[in-house]
Amino acid sequence: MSGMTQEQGGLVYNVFTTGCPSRGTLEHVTGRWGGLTLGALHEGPLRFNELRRRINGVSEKMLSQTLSALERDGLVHREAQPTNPPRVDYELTPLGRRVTDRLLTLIHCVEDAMDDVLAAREEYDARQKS
Amino acid sequence: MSGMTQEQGGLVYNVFTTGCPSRGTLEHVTGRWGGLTLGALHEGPLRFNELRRRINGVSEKMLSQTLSALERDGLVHREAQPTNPPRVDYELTPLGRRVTDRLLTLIHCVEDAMDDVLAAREEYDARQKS
DNA sequence: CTGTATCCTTAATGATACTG
DNA sequence: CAGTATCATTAAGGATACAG
Repeated sequence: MSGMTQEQGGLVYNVFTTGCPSRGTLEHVTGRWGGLTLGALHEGPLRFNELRRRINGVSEKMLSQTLSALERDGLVHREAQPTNPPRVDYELTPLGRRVTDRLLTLIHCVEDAMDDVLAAREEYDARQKS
Repeated sequence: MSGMTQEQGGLVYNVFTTGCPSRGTLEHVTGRWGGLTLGALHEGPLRFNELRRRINGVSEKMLSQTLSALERDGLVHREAQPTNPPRVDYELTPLGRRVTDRLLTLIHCVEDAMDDVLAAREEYDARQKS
């Protein structure tokens, strides 16, 4: 398979290589809506429309698409009750929780850095004008 | 400013809110090329074309665009020698290193999970067929 | 070598309407 | 409620040429 190397009997995945499947999964996790979806589910299971309200700005279509990708990758579990009206709960799998923990650490790091980031932007923009 | 709350005298940024500037920075960090660029620079300073060769698949245009955004956010420092031919080195700032450390932890977590992810996909696809 | 500018193509997203 | 389908729009990306 492309983008992977063999090493001591185990397959080694490398996101830096085109064609490595890990690149796609990383994109699902860090994509515009993927990350926010995982973050929202970190606090506990949520229904479809609960998620929509939490993730400010996501459309039905994108949320549906995002959830499918995450479910297919084994990061999110989908539990559908066969009731009427239907009720569907989404929750993180153990694997999803591991990934999301790391993702949230990154997110919080970025949020904490924003004062510095905004200051850097002002300086950069000022330098460009001159 | 939109997307931020005030709390005990400090500004609180929240990527889950539309309009919060942290959302943009997170996208620079986790975007298709931003993450790979930061990851490549983690090992040390690199020149423009060295970066291009490292980041398999990136075009001149996207790399240039990505580097500008990261520089503006204060995550990457650009050092241009006024020689001919020109030589430009890019390296992480201390802030960029903090963010990149978290990002690489996430990336490695995803890479390590890929065997499970691929297995989950097969199961998902099999379930869809039936 | 290190980019910028342009054009063009494709992929992502959003709005809307509709189904079970 | 929980989606899917369709269409229109927009944004991202790639190829190429060229400038400093």
